[in-house]
Amino acid sequence: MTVAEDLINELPAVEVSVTPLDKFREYLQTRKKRLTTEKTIVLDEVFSDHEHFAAEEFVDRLSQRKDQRRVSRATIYRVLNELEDAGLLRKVARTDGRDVYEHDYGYPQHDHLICSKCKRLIEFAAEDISRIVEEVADRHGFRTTGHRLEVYGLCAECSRPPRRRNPKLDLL
Amino acid sequence: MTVAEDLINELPAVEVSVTPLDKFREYLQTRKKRLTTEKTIVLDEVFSDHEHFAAEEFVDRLSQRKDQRRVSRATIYRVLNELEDAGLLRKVARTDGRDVYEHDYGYPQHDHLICSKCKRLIEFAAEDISRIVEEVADRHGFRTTGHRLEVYGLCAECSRPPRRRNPKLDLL
DNA sequence: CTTCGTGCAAAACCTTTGCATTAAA
DNA sequence: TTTAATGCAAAGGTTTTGCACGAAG
Repeated sequence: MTVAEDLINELPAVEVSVTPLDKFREYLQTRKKRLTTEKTIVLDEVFSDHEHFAAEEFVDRLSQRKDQRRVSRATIYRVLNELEDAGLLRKVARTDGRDVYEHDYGYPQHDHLICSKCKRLIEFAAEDISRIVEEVADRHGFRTTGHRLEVYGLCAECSRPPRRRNPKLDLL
Repeated sequence: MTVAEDLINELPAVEVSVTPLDKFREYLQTRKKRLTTEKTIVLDEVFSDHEHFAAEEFVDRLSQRKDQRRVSRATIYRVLNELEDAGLLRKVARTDGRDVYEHDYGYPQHDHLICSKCKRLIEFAAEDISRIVEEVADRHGFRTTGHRLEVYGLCAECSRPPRRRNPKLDLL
């Protein structure tokens, strides 16, 4: 085994130094698309923090600005589509009539528990699910590119009964 | 084992004689809602055949009619929501910006393979998935009411390479 | 310079709603 | 006769698009 192979085997299955920006650049280059200021602003905003978000939240945040970092609604939607295409984002749900995105870079496959009451999204990793999905797909000659599993119900907090003060009342 | 128990074990887990109309009637009565001609027309159309459909398809089909069986767009949407509420329909996906419904009565839990090319929906039953979902939910103190699993990719037909005539060309 | 991207405003869509009218129960 | 339901048209909301202008390669 060479030193290089040895190194590769030691590393976790994540490409350490390739940032979202790097990946986006690569995507853009292969399509003769350009890396503009606006795209950079949206990218920064997307990967600065927000786990889950809807396009309109970015519109609120970015298209109101008075300074040089303003981006229009149309461009936000266009860039978001590009980022999805580039594999940096994916749609995970639809809440209140809006598509909800999440980061899809360097993330292991995972799915969501969606609380019907507080709308919270709880992530969980389930390799078992992916395995079963592949088995089923194989059986149908279906070539998968990915999946989305949404589990509906009430989160722990929202399903906890109120009135913890007087335990006896819980019997009613 | 009694004769009754024996019979139950033989029967499939479906309530045989309760029709969608019966179930809808029951739902309506408990809410002081009315069973109108329009609701009946939509119900008939929904359960006459169509496995998967979007609301707009029904609009095309029902709101164009010149006879007595015409139903307006608004009513179609309202009835569809009622049927979902009543547990007779459920949304299973979103295609081309439209919510896709399917029958949800007497059906065992199942999920879908969705072909990105031809948009076909292929159903599959996977008890394993439901089991894993419950395990995960339990671990998070999450109380589930259901789930939706969409698997994306290409169906057998759409992923079959074209040009079967000249096998040698396939090597290109 | 040439081509791609941005902003704006308007359009497209699906879905919901207010209101006057009609029809169940 | 009381109250819910329908149809219409319009509104609501998100997402997309045509076009003229501006910027990147």
